[in-house]
Amino acid sequence: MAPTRIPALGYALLGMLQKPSSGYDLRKVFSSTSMKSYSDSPGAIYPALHRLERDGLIRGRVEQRSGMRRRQIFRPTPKGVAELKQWIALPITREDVGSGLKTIMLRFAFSETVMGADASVALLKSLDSALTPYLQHLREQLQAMMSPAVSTSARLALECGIRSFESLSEWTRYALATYEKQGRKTSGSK
Amino acid sequence: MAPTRIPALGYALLGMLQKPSSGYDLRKVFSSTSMKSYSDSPGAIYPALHRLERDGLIRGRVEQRSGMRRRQIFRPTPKGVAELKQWIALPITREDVGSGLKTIMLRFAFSETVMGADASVALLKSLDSALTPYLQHLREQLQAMMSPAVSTSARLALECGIRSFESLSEWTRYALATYEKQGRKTSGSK
DNA sequence: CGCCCCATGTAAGACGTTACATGATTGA
DNA sequence: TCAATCATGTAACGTCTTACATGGGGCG
Repeated sequence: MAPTRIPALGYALLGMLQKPSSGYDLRKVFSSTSMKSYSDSPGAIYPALHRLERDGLIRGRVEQRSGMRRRQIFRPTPKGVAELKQWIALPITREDVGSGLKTIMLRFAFSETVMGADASVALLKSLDSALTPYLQHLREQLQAMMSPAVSTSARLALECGIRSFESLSEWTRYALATYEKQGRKTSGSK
Repeated sequence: MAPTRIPALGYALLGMLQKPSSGYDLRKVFSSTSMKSYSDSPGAIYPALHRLERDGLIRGRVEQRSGMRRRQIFRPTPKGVAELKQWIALPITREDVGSGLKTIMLRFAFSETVMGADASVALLKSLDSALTPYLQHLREQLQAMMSPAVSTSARLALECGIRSFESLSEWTRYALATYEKQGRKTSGSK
């Protein structure tokens, strides 16, 4: 109910609950897949789930089958789904790109199941437009670092960042092409 | 003096203080360069500096030139330099790679000025060895995601990660080649 | 019976975010 | 003189980390 701002972990949980799960299930996903960047510790997960429930974004139901330990299965409420959609569809800014791709990729990963392929395509385009000026900014910085006063390793580190964003830019084109191919085969919805 | 664990921001500050600066200087660097991922807010920087000073890793001197506002210039103590070196030289593990390149690249960026080119090369090799098994792990996950039950966007998101690490792997080779070229021209120290 | 995995929780402490506060100096 | 920038700080708040705690159930 409270309009508290939701941290990244909250959205990650909300998104994963598209498939109803217990806190323990979610922890396992975080610790076993490439989502290790999110905490799999109970001290983070369980309070986060309770906050989401308090805010009316998810609801938990205790499951008590015989021969089964007590577990609480959470699933998103309509309000939770709406919040998730709104978060996914946010336009991507230069700042988002600078302060970590993790969140952006999480939004993209969820986009298709939550909102459909059109939203995924829109996100890709939004990302691509944010990427171009950011890359230019990085290249300008590199120019400024070409002085011999700057160590080779510092310059190389920046070059690493540039390459990584160039690779990301290529990926967006690849991803868009993938959707285009798919769109021709299935319905070109809307 | 206290053996408190130092957060990433602390090391970032410690490293930048290779060039003695005030808190305000550091804030400007964080807000104007590609290090925006670190907080440029006074509520983060100043307490962090005071913690480092309390632990004896840096020392501040108040500068009071006429026609100048009062500013406090910090510089690392020998103990601070030792701590920084130790942090930079830590071997890179699979876990480090999984939980964000940011820290690793920061260590690399500092490595040359703090410890010399040999340390930079060692870091690159360490990174490369950690990268190979991690990439394999990601590729295995991709195989598992090839089922049609998984959305295209989720799969593409993982592919993005894989590509980014492949690009990183290429960069390590490029960086090593750069140092090799440099080594032939200058002293091949050690 | 003892041990390990399932499953959930809590408490203490550290850190970052946001917002506010203070003063001195430069420039219009 | 008024505004903007320089430069430092502090207080409240929320969240994450680390560590500990609890209990049921399967298994040897």
